[in-house]
Amino acid sequence: MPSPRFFKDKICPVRAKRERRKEARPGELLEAALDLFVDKGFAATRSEEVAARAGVSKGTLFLYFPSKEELFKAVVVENLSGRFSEWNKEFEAFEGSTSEMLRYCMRIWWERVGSTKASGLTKLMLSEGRNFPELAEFYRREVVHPGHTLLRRILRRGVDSGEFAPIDVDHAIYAVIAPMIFLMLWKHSNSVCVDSESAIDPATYIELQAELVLHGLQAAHKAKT
Amino acid sequence: MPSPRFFKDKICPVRAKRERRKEARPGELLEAALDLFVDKGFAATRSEEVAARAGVSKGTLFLYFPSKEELFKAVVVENLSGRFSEWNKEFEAFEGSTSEMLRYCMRIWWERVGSTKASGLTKLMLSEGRNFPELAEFYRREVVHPGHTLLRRILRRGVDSGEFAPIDVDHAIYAVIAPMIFLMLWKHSNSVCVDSESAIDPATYIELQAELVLHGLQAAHKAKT
Amino acid sequence: MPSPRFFKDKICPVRAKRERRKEARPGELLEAALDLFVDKGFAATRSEEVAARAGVSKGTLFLYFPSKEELFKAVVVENLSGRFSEWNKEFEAFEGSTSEMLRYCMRIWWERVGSTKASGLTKLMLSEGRNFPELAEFYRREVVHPGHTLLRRILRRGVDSGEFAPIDVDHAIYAVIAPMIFLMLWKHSNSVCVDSESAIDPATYIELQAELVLHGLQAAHKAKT
Amino acid sequence: MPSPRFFKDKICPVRAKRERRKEARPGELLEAALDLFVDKGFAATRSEEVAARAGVSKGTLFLYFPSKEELFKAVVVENLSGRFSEWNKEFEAFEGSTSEMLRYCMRIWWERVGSTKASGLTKLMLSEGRNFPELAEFYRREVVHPGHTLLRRILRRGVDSGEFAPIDVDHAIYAVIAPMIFLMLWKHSNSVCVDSESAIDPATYIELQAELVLHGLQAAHKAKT
DNA sequence: AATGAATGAGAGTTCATTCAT
DNA sequence: CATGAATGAACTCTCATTCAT
Repeated sequence: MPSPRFFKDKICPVRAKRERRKEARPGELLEAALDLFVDKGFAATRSEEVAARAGVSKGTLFLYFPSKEELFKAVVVENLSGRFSEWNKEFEAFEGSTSEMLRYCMRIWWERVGSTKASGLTKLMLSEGRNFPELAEFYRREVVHPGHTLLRRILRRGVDSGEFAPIDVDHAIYAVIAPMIFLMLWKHSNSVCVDSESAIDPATYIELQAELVLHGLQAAHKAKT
Repeated sequence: MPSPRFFKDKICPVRAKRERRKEARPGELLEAALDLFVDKGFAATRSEEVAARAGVSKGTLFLYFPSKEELFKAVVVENLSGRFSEWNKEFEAFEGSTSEMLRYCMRIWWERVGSTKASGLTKLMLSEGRNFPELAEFYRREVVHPGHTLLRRILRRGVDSGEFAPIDVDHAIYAVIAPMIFLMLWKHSNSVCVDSESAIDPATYIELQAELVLHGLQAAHKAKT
Repeated sequence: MPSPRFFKDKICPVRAKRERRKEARPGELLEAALDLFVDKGFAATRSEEVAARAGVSKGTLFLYFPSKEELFKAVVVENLSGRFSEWNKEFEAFEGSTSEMLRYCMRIWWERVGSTKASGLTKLMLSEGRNFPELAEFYRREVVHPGHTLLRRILRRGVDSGEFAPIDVDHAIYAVIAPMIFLMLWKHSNSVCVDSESAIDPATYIELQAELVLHGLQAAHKAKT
Repeated sequence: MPSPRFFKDKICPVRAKRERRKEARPGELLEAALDLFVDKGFAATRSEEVAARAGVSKGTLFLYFPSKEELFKAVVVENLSGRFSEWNKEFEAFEGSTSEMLRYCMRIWWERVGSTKASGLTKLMLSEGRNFPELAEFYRREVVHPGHTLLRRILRRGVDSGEFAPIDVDHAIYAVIAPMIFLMLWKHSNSVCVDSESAIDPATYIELQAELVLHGLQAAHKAKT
């Protein structure tokens, strides 16, 4: 007697033990969702699969998150936007030259975000944002905007201190962001635009780009003086 | 959850009824498909919508293309892979230094592909390739591979002529491709990772990156000599 | 540039030459339709395929027959019902014992119908009749009824002449028909209910069944006398 | 042309809304499917209709069976192939002459299969097998082959015991099967090849054919001795 | 709180039939 | 007359979400 979904791609709970701690549920769901969203994209991830990977039933997922979109937002908050206050503090407390600050910023971005699954969320928004305008708007508000604000603050610090040239900060932001976005895409799309293996070493790439940007920011300064 | 459907434009054929345009149809369909695929992605584009935008009914689309996947492949051939033979010839006939050749290559890539809708196909493959393995394979075979081959030929020319350092050509390819891929993503995802408008001027960016790459290729050379 | 149906199962006209005689068209269509209906069934036969096999276009088919159902009816008339008047005459003119007549009847039925493609129409009606009530009704009226009438006449002749027992003619009809229907099914469904090849020789089977039936009709007679 | 759809009964679920009947569902669906497949054939039965007759929605059907074809296979297993093991045992335990065994075999075949809806599946395969090769292959493997094997065993028993002539058992099988197939078609196609009602009494027909077959099997024996 | 059976709108694809040429 | 491009209703199957248990 065939039970439901007997013949389909097996979706079976991962957690064997009954050790489900109630409080841990949302976290487990968020983790499962992150994995799957990053792996398959938003539209292509089935909510049942998220639930199964978290070791709960479909119904439970909707108990904690009212919809797939809200689940996604929660994943974004958990992995990206929720961490800005910590980062902001870190940079407010930073002592040292703004050049070091920027270098440090790019380096730890790679360590804490770029090299983790969380960076897949950015790739996901780039890919599917158009099809889910509400998510795109949320992401812009909660991630893009705070991120830009943080960077803008750093750059302005450098300009104000005379370390950087008096550039248009809003434009300069992209010189910093571009290589990071590129790296993420590289990481999450290997199979499509790469023929041979490992043509880029991310850490080296980041250092290089940091130098390049700083060179630019300072060169501009010197040129003007 | 409001499905992607929710936001879609209303679907209504544009043209008069039962107009016979056998010659023109495939082209019109391919154009409509390109527009929609680039705008919404492969999965989120409904075939009926493609048909409607081309001014025909759902059935007519399947008269010309046996499936959505084949339609996509045809779009790729029409806009990307079908043009490699022309490009290859152009570069075989190129006279001048390899540096000029590479600079020219990046420049016209932006003019003829990067700045057009066709570049959206690359973004699409980066986004959805994992969910449509057959399309990904097709794209790799028909676009990525020929593209890499063309670039590899150019780089090798420079190495052989002594103009470039004797670098690992297969790796160097990515130094050229990376900024182009980034630009495309930039272009097709404006709304997601950009706060203010047009912070990057593509043409300038390309020139800059070209210089950067050439500098690297030559610097390496000089360092060794 | 893909032309219509380029990728699909090729359906291409059979007749190469331009020797299409206008008057012959309907006949060619009927022949093609008979072939395909018998081979694939009514529902599963595509009208375009019928047209192609007859060497004309889809449109032409509908010029001669207003619908697929009417085409089928025409095929039935051409191959079965239209031939009853001839058969009736033949039997009216028959001289000899009714036993010989019946034997002859079954034998030539096999030769002229059972062993030809036309018998596939009967199998088709048995199979799909329920799904096409109008066709079933037509077939009953035009084929089953005349056939039964002819047989009834023969049987009654035997009863009247005292050659057969005074049986219920209406029931006895089925003793004659049953083996013929079975043979047809045998012929048209080999692949499904037969494991090894050619387990039945139709001609022999018919003779045998004829003897059996006659034996029964006469035995009943003798038993009563 | 009025398509088959035209004649279909209106589709409306019977049961109350959202009733949970996990245990009972598969059985109810199989029964509904059997009814409809037998009534309309495989191709002409719409899955939504099967669901509706079982009192559930379209989606629920696909919760239990992954496709229409798998549903059909399950119906075949449930009603035919799944019962062979029981039948095989019954015949292994049979005590008595092989003649009695064969007579018994044909008789209970009629009682348990021929006279039930299940026999419609055989008619269906005869009709539509060509259009659904995978189903035909399944049916051959799961029903035709085991059935032939069972019969072959019985016949060989008779030959080995000297009760039957040393005939070619593989051919003789068809002498037994033929009348059963005919009866099934008769039953499921009444409206098409029958003018008046109930001209055949199945039980009597089976007994008659059994005698006929046994007569043949034994006569051949005597003739040789 | 948790489950998972049930729902139903919606997607890709087919094909009898129409009708402009 | 003949063509074949075009139509659109119908079909199978999917999956986010609901809700009885």
